[in-house]
Amino acid sequence: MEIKEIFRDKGLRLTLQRRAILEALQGQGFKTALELFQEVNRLHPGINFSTLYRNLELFVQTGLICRLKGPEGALYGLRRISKHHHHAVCKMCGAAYPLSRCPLEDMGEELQRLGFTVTEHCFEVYGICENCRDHMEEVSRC
Amino acid sequence: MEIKEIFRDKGLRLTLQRRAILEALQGQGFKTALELFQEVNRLHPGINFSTLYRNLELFVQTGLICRLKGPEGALYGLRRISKHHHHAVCKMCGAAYPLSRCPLEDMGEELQRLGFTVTEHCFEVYGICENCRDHMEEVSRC
DNA sequence: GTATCTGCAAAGGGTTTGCGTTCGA
DNA sequence: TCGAACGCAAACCCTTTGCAGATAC
Repeated sequence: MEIKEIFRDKGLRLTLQRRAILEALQGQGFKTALELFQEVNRLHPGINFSTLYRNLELFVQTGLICRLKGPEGALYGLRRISKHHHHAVCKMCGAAYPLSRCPLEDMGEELQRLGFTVTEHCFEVYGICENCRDHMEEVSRC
Repeated sequence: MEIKEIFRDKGLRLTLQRRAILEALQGQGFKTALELFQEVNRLHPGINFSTLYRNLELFVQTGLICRLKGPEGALYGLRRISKHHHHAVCKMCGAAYPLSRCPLEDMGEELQRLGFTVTEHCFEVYGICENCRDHMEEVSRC
């Protein structure tokens, strides 16, 4: 079990709540804290928002999940790729497609010319994925 | 007067409060709502947060200013370039340097291959500008 | 004169924190 | 056993809203 080992290595406890949160994060979709709260509580009623937020923060720090700042708030999803990357996120189903390049790769020269030292950056793309677009067309045919 | 005309064209009134907010936005720095609130009230005591937020929203819609979602919250600054662009923002002084390219220009092919239709995107770079870095070095010499 | 805009006060959404209790290792 | 993690409640920050009065045009 990989998760179990990650937790043990860091001296973290694998509680019922943490299992439930990780379970709710399965799948390729990115979800809001509210969606995760509802999903987690469907599986294990009684889990608190504070527990959810504390653990999401922990999982981000641990590198288990990614947090995106979408147009309508934070989104959380499993981190499947260990190297630095960005996402194209579907606004309908939450699916996140990793992008192959980081825009900073191409902007080093321009930023250097400006004398600008980068400490942080964000790049995310939002829209409609192929599946959802096809489904929309089906619906609109009715 | 350019502003006056823009306002007249849209049927908007050029109130004392709006003048003060636009005045506080002068300069190349991007500022938080709180910083603008303080600046505006230094110039004209009594201006309310609701007035500030309502007008910032209005100015964004009108295209007079840009709103960025920085790591520590929203930032507002004059929109000097009418075409679509992104910024490198200094975390110390707020100065925003427009970047010459939009990363989406290079990603069209990849996104098309995914069948992904883009509706929104964000790209911002944060760090330290040349001036502030030089100043930091001075300070650290003491 | 009148629709637009303001200040006020209150509510809203999303997230965080302190504290006493519970539970995993 | 005992410190890490939990639930609860309350606070927090930033932003938005409804309304009655003020003001630009």
